Formats: sequence, C-alpha cells, structure tokens
Amino acid sequence: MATATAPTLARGVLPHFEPAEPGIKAHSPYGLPIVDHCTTCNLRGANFFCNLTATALRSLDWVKHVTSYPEGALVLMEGQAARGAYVICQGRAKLMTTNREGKTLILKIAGPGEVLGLHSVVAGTAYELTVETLQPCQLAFVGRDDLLRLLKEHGEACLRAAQHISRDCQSAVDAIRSIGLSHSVLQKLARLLLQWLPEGRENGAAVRVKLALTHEEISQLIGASRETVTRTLSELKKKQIAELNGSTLMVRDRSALKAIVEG
Amino acid sequence: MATATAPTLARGVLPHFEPAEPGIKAHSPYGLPIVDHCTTCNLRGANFFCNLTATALRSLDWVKHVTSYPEGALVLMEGQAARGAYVICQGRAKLMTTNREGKTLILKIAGPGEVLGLHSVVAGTAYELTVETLQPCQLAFVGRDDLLRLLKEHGEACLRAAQHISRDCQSAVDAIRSIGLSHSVLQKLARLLLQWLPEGRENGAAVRVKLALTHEEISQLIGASRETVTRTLSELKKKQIAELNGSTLMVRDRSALKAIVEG
DNA sequence: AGTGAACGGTGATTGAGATCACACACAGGG
DNA sequence: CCCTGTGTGTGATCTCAATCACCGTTCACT
Repeated sequence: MATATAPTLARGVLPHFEPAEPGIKAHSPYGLPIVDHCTTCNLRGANFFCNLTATALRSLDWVKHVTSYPEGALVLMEGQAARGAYVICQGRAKLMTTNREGKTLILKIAGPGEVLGLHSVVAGTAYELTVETLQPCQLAFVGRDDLLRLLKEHGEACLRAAQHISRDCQSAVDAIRSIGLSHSVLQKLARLLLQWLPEGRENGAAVRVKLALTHEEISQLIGASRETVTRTLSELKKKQIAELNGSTLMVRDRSALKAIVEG
Repeated sequence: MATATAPTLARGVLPHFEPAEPGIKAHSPYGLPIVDHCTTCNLRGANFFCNLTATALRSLDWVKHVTSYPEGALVLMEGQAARGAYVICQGRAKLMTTNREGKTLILKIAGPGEVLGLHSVVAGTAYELTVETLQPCQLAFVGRDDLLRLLKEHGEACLRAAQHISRDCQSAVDAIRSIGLSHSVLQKLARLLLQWLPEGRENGAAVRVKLALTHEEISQLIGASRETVTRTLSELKKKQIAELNGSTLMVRDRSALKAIVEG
C-alpha cells in the first residue's frame, strides 16, 4: 500500500536517543544543542508548556526523557494507544491525518513549546494524528501515567495543560474554517501565506520568510492537489503578488493577498 | 447582508431566564423541567462536566446560573469576548462558524453534559464558534472569573475541564477528517448517517432514529449545498439504503452505508 | 380563507479543480 | 560520470457538485 502518494510514511520510526552522559554535549545527535534539564533550560518561552513554577518544573524534570529525532521521523502515529506526550524543545513537526487511499491532510505545523499527543493522553484515547518531524527535533517525552500524576498533583500544570489543549482546539477550528469555508484554492493559499508572514510591517516592502515545505505539503495543508498549488503559485508570481523559490517565500504585495482572502 | 442563506442569524438572542423562585417548577419556561441545584440534579451522567465530588459540586452550584432558552436562540456568538461557559443540562445545540458571505459550517451538535465556550475561557480568547439551540434548552452558565477560580481551587474540576476540552479537540479533528478527506458528498453523508445510528444491532433490521435537522443543516454539517443533499438523500432512498422523512431517519442497509464510507 | 416563510424536490448549466500524462531541473550516490 | 529519486512546471480532459431557477407542500399566523 506504500504508493508514491504517501512516501513520507515509508521513512520509518527512529529509535529514541538519550545523550550518553549528561555532561557531554559535543556528540549530540543530528547537530542539536542538547538541553538536559528543564530547570536550566534557556529555550523556554512564555507560552511553553514547561513554563512552570520551580516545584512543578522539578517534577516534570524528574519524569521526562529527552529524545532526539532526525528529519522525517514519525514521532507518533494515528491509532496508537496514547503512551504519553511530547513537548517540542527544538525543531518543527507536522501534525497530519491520512485516509485509507493515502490522501493526507496536514492540520498544523507545530514548533517549540507545543505539546504533541497531550489531549489524547488526557482523554485516555488513541492518538488521532500522526506527527512527523520536518527538521531534526529535540522532544521531551513524558509517559502517560507520569503525566497524569503530574497534572493531578500540580494544579498549575493542569491548568497549563488545559490552556494548551484549548489552543489546539482553536487551531483545529481554524483549520476547519480554512478548509470548509473557503471558495477557492487561491483563497486558501493566500490565507496560508499570510499566516506565515511575521506580524507588523504593513508597508509595501517585500517580505521574505524561510520555510521548507514542498508544494505537495502545501497542498496537504489546504486540501488541494499538488498541481493546483503549483499553478496557483505561478499565478501569484505572474501577478507580482508573491513568489516561492526553494524555501524562501517572498511576498511583494501583502494587501493583494488580504484582498484575495476577503473574497 | 442578512441574505436568505443565513436566516437563522436573524432569530436573535433571547435574554437569560431565571426561574422566579426555586421551589416553583410548574411555570418553567419552554416546558422544561427545572433543575435548580447541581447537587440534587438527576440528569447528571458519567461524562458530564458536573460529575464532580461533593465539595467541588457545591462550589459549582454556588457560582452557576441556570438559564433557559427557546429553540433557535443564539447562546453565544463567534467573536464575542468569552464571558463564561455554559453547561448543557437539557436540550441540544449546534456549534457553527460562518464566513462573511453567510456560508455556514456546523462543527458539531452538542447535547446534555457538554460544555460550551470552555476552551475560549481557559485560553482567554474570544469565542470562535456560534452556538444556536436546536430545541428548548436549559443551560448552566458559569462566569469567566468564577470558572477560572473553580479550576484553580479544585484540581479535580480542572482535570475534568481538560478532558472536556480534549474531547472537543477530537470532535474537531473528526470534522476535519470528514470534510477534508472525503471524496464525495455521498461519502460524507453516509458517514454522517452512520454517526447518528445507535451502536450495536448490526443485523439487517431497519433502524429508526429521531433527529430534527433540515436538509440545509445537514448540508452545513458536511460542507455541501442544500440541493446536493436533497439529491443524494433521494439517491439513497432509491437504492433502498436509507430514508429521511421529516425527523425520522430510517436506515435499511447499514452495511451499504459502511461500504460507501470505506470508499 | 389567505398570505408568507420555510422546506423539499428537480432540471439545466457551468466551472473549478482533480486527475492523468508528460518533460525538465537538480541533488546525491554509486 | 551516469542513474535514480524527488520536486516542479504545464497541457489536456473530465467529473462532481455548486449555482440558478423554478414549483409544490406544509405550517403558522392574522
């Protein structure tokens, strides 16, 4: 069943890596700087799951396992019993679902600070999405039982978990709106490009963004075929609105994109 | 802009009702049996948000307001600041989102025990869905601040909230799968009809289900046009697979529906 | 009884996008 | 160096479902 339409599934699951010894960071896998302890982690941001008080953070530190994955690794798969959650420390991953014909839909690209599989663990159900890394990633794994105990013992962590799940809900609803309420592929694509742009800088200057997604992946993000994405992108290029070369997106006319989205 | 395609929005918001006096239940609005106190509520089921220990339940009882709504009432609207959450005690409501052309998508039909607006309150954002009652409903309203305090003080309630939000996530993802990964309207419709069937009774006997949804609403549930839904339903009737008369759905051949869903 | 709204049923037309089928560029690896 | 795989660009075709335009029915309300 591994047809050419779902090549990513064939890349396989990589085993979890643990740094051999906490002190030695020179030989970190996949060239990632290793973070051993949540308490001393300097990657942590305000919206991170792991932005907790010292007490809760020590508990988290105690039960988590840091794991590294190369690009293209399947972290978890749709249908598996939820064995635990993964906090993304570094790197990005795509959350996707696939039907039996191999057609894939990407719901979201998740980045540092986001948690994978959290709501499946909390609800006690199977994972409902497949997660594949887009880059070498460092993830902190917390097993199901440890996680639930953590949430019960630290009300703060539980509230933060609820907030994270809420945000997942919102991005899911956004995806529904984008896929279900748009008129054309052009509209969906324009909306996507605008999402990728950093905030601010409304003025006319062209904006460049780095992102490494193939046309195929873009088509899976907006629910269209690869060919239509290619065609629509070249249409935008012809109209001098936006241009995608390799991994560089250049938006020349942001307001034109907005006009397209408005319908 | 209130075109004929969005007539439901014109029905307006009804004011909240409070039963005039706790003891008097004869004059309950809209013919609903009134439930005054969560602690003595006999409607409560295992998966209900309000299935809590006595302590937490008393706190909930203290801060909640019971409100009744007629059919077609807008409980909350997309874009409003999240003023609080509503627990559905009785009745059913549709969760929907609308684009500026008036095209509507229904994400889910929520019933007793489910919570409306919870994840918006937890995340501190605006409501992202509009909720309209399908029947006379009794809802328990809990204001934002009260709710957040409740979640902070009762770890149990917080965990339960997280579970509810998780389930919302899952149904959102299910909706995405249904809308984004189906080949045809026929497939989406078959999936929907199967969802409505009660579990069990695999055998050949025809199954009858009561549900009061118009073709228009069904079309909004699966992201299709009203006409195509009508046509597809009559196709199913012609093939002796399923039949929808008024509010009664009769499925004659469940396995044929399954075959359609499998693709 | 009469009126209007909401709902359901059907035909005709049309267009957006899926699909198929190539051709080309480019990278990495033997 | 060739060879292979992966990603991209483009034409030709075809199909499903949206859309428009009606009509009949039912039901609530005056």
